[in-house]
Amino acid sequence: MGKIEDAIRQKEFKDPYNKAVVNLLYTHSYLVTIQNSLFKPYDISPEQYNVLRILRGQNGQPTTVSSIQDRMLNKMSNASRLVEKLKTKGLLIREECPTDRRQVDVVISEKGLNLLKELEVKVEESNRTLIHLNEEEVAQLNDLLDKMRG
Amino acid sequence: MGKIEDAIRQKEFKDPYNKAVVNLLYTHSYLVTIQNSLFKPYDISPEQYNVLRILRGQNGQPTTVSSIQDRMLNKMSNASRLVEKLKTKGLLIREECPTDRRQVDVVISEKGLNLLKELEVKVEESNRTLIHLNEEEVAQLNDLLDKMRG
DNA sequence: AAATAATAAATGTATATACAAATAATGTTA
DNA sequence: TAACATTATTTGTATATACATTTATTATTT
Repeated sequence: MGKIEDAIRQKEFKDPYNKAVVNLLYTHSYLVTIQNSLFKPYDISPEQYNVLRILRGQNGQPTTVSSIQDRMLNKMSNASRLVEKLKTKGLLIREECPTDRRQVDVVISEKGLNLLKELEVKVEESNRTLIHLNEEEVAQLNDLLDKMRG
Repeated sequence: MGKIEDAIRQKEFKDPYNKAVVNLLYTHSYLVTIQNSLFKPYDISPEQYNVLRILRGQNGQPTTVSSIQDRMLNKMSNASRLVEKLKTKGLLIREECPTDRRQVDVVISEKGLNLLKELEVKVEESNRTLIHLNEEEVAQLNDLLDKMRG
C-alpha cells in the first residue's frame, strides 16, 4: 500500500492541497529513480534523452538552442550545456546559423536517431508499467494535472 | 489553458501512460519553480526546508542522518551534506551520539524553529493557491498518485 | 581476542538545476 | 552611422541529485 503518509512517515498534512504538493514531489522522485536506472546502461540521462526527442520532432529541420529550451520539460534547465554534452557524444550536430550568427543550428545525428530508436521502446514500455492505473484512471490523472497548473 | 501538449509543444503522445509521465515531470518543474521563488528571500532551499520539517517532527528528540534520509521526499538525496549546510546556518545542532559513535544526533535549533514558523505560513498558503483544483479534485489527485506508485 | 561482517556517515565525482552575468551579433533609433 | 537596445548563447557559481567509495565504529563469528 503506497500511501504517501507511510512513504515519508508523516502522520498528517495541513490540508489536501499541501498533501498534494508533497505527493507530487515524492512521486517525481519515484519516477526519476526508475528512469535513471533505465537510462544508465545507455550512458545518457533522462534530460539528454528529452533533448534528443525534441530534436527528432523537428524532422531534420535545424533547431536553435532557445527553441530547445522552450520545449524542455524543465524550463529552467540549461539547454546550452546539454547540447554540448550530446555533441561530445556525437548524438547531434551543432553549427553556426548562416543567417544569424548569434544562433546555433542543432540537428540530431544518425547515431542519435539510432540510440533514440533503441531506447524509446524500453522507455515507453517502462512508462506503461510504472503507472499502476487503468486507462480511465490515467486519463483522469492527466486531466487533473493539466487543470491544477491553471 | 494549461494542457501539457501546448506547454511543451508536442502534438501527441504514444499513449496516456507516456503522457502522464511527461505530465508529472512537467508539473514537478512548475511546482519547484514556484517553491524556489518563495524560498529565495529566506536563503534556504526547498530541500533544506524539508529537512527542518522532518527535524521538528521529532519534537526535540535527536534524529540520526540516516533517519532523515529515510523520511526525505527524495530518497537519493544526500542528507549528510544538507545537514552540514543547515548547521553552518545555525538552523540545527549536530553532535556525536553518545551511545553509538558512528551515529550523529541532529536536533533543530531555536533559530531553525523560528525560521520554520515564519516560512511555513507562506508555504502552506502558496501550496493552496498553486493548485487550481477544488477539494474533491485534489483528493482525487492524491488518491491517483498514491495508487499509481503501486 | 582476532578476524570478519555490518552499519553510519562522510567524501568524491559526474550530472543537472537555478539564476546572474558576460559575450557577441543583430536591430533600431537619433 | 554612431549609440543604444534587444536577442541568442555561453559562462560562472551555488545547490542538489545520483551513485560509488572510503572511513570509522560497532556487532558477530571463529
